[in-house]
Amino acid sequence: MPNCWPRAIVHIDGDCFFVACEVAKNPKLKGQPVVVGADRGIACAMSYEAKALGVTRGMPVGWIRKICPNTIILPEDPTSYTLYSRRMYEIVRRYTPEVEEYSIDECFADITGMHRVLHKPYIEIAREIQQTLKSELGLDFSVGLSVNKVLAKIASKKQKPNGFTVIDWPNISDHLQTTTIQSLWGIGSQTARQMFKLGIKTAYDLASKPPAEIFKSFTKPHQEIWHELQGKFIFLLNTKSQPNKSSISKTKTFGATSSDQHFVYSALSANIEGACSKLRKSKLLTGKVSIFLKTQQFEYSHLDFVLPWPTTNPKDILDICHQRFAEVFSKEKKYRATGVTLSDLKPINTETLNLFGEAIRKENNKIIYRHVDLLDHRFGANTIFLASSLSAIKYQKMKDKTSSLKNFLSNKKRHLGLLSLGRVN
DNA sequence: TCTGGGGTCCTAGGACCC
DNA sequence: TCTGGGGTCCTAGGACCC
Repeated sequence: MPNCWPRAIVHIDGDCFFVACEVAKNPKLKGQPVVVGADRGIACAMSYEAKALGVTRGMPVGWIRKICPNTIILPEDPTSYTLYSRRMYEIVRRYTPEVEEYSIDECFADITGMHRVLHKPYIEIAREIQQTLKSELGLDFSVGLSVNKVLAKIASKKQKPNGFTVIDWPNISDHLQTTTIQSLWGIGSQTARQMFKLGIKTAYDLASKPPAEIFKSFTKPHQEIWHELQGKFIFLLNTKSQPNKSSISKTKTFGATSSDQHFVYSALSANIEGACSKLRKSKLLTGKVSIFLKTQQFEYSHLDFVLPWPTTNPKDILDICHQRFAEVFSKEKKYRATGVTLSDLKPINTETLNLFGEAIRKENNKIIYRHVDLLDHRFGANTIFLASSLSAIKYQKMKDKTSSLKNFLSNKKRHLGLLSLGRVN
């Protein structure tokens, strides 16, 4: 008998993860149409009951309220989801050290060879992982077992929720025939359209193309998918528990569009402060900044710049934004969102100091921000912020109050006096 | 009439993911 | 009814160098 398992890769995928966490926290929600995303204004997760009523991912909450008024719409609770997520990884790691934390609700596990260690076949190991997750976390996971990541991902999608699917050598092609091309991991709408034109409608159609045609028509990512559909193991697992980040971003959509330069700038300022706070939490410095404004029509204007020195201080970034804001802002336009992405990140201890005077100034700022972070940790985000972020933060607090009185009442956050650390632009 | 040929590094932007 | 937020990777093309 040929070796059916050159590799044994498990894909584990939380079913409606955010909603499942909410139900685990509050069992009364079980069996009800529940949507998470009240704070973002769109559905980012929904229960099967809500799906059955026609709620889809990305649907605006206003719309959901209209078409299915009985739906329970909750704000996100990232802290809880992260805790459940960590417990999920911890459980999976009991079965193998080779675990890739792919996203908050998904992971890959390479259990190759573990049948000898655990004295049971791969299928039983995968089943046991699923059962342990269910019994210890109270959450459903769909599990797929196959010989590489692409096929394991296809497997876990086959039956949901609480599915368990094995794709081993002999039945690869059967499964590919019932997998549409647009549902393949790594094939988006653009590529799916291109493949349709070539007569490729299923994963099986793609896998059946001769290599010469694949190399002529497609670039590396799709060639690799093609190889994996043949059963080859191409995509390695990234098993670092804390992968190095290459960027940190923060964006926020306003409640209503605005042409007010002060308001738009202050929204940007608040995002920059938020991104810098994340930066300090990760003990990183940024060297490059990219900001954008997004208009009502979803057009973007970008401004990118390199910082004179690596920093975690929002003021260093805002000084440049303030000088150059006119390059991206137009009074004629209405804006709906701003955002910032920090890149060229390096660990904080490799900071090189420029001039002696500069070093001293930065030391002072470090002390200030150490205390800002402590206060934020104690009293919640935005306890202290730059005066330039004031309008946006005031606006956000007002929106929070009016959108959910209940939330507001339960919000016992103490607001301290504002500390002005910069100019009001 | 014809304007080398590489290599490397960087960046903008597209595509995709959850 | 009206469209979120946070990421990664790849490619093409320009700049620069020998």
